[in-house]
Amino acid sequence: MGNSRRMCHRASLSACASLWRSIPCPRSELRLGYVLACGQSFRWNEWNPEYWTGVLDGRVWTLTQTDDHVWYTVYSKEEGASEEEDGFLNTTKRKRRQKDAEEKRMPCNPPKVIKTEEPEPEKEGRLVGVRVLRQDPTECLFAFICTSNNHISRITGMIERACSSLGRRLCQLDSVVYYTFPTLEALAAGDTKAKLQELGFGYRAKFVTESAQAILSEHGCDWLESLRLAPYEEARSALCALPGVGAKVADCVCLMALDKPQAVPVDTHVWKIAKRDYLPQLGAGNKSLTGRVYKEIGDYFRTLWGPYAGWAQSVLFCSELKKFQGSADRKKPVGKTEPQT
DNA sequence: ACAATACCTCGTGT
DNA sequence: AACACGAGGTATT
Repeated sequence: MGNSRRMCHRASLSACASLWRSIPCPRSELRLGYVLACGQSFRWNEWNPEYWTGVLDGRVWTLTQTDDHVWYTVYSKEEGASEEEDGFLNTTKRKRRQKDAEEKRMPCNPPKVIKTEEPEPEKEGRLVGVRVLRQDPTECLFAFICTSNNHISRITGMIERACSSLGRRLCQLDSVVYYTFPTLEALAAGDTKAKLQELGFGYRAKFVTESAQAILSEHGCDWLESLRLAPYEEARSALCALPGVGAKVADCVCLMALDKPQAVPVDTHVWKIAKRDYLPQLGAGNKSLTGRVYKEIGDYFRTLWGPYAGWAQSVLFCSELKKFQGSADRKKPVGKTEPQT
């Protein structure tokens, strides 16, 4: 096929300075490692230390940061890659889209938005720089449908395989091939359920395809994005009507894709923390995480932390996850791969 | 409303 | 080497 010049992950600001642009943003406002590798999204990888690469708005990006700037670079699509909808975008629209992507859709909240409150987790002095991503609603919804009764390492693999199988190829950097996240149409296709099952989705394959089909047939392809303008409770209950979407997944999508900073996803980690540190009475009688308890925890954090409770929850979760992963790392034996002769 | 169970899969740990 | 266990839950009884 076409002359595919081999591209590499860019991992140096100084080597090709003209390829990089920056946004003023101190580390105290945003730490890429906390935001991109704490279970909010599953498709960013730190292939080189401090350089994070992922797909955003149909392009491959690498991000890094210095003390007071976030730096980004965008890779061109490889020759011969199908241009799909780009075909009918005129130049103006295309430029606007590019500008929009670069300036407004960086994977962080506008740093100033969140200055108002001083939630408790921030006072503890650790995990400064956790932010909530503003993700694409489709990717966010279907990624989190995959998280139920699952663990992160498997979730990551599932999503990666789904993108390879159902997404559009963008380019290859070193040995890594990048794809877009599958469209609603691709997820709703007739043979998708079987494909996903082969890719190890288990019973979630059914949730994915049926949710995609329900959205397209009952609402339309722009519906998810339109929920950004709906009130929190309305968006939440609408999402909960989809197969495979319960309170927790709905709150994840509300918080991380639909501009609902008051949404507080209560997962096992947050539930554990809530019982241990905030609402010990919930632990008595080993009650399970019922709908009532779920709401009680969310309401408690909302009164404690105000309208950005969801962000504070992300800080909690990130801290718990770091601890969890840290202890797992310590337990992992080092260097037992090859017995020596 | 609440509790109990099954559910795909696949590291780990026993 | 077989087997149980649980992982950022949800749907069904």
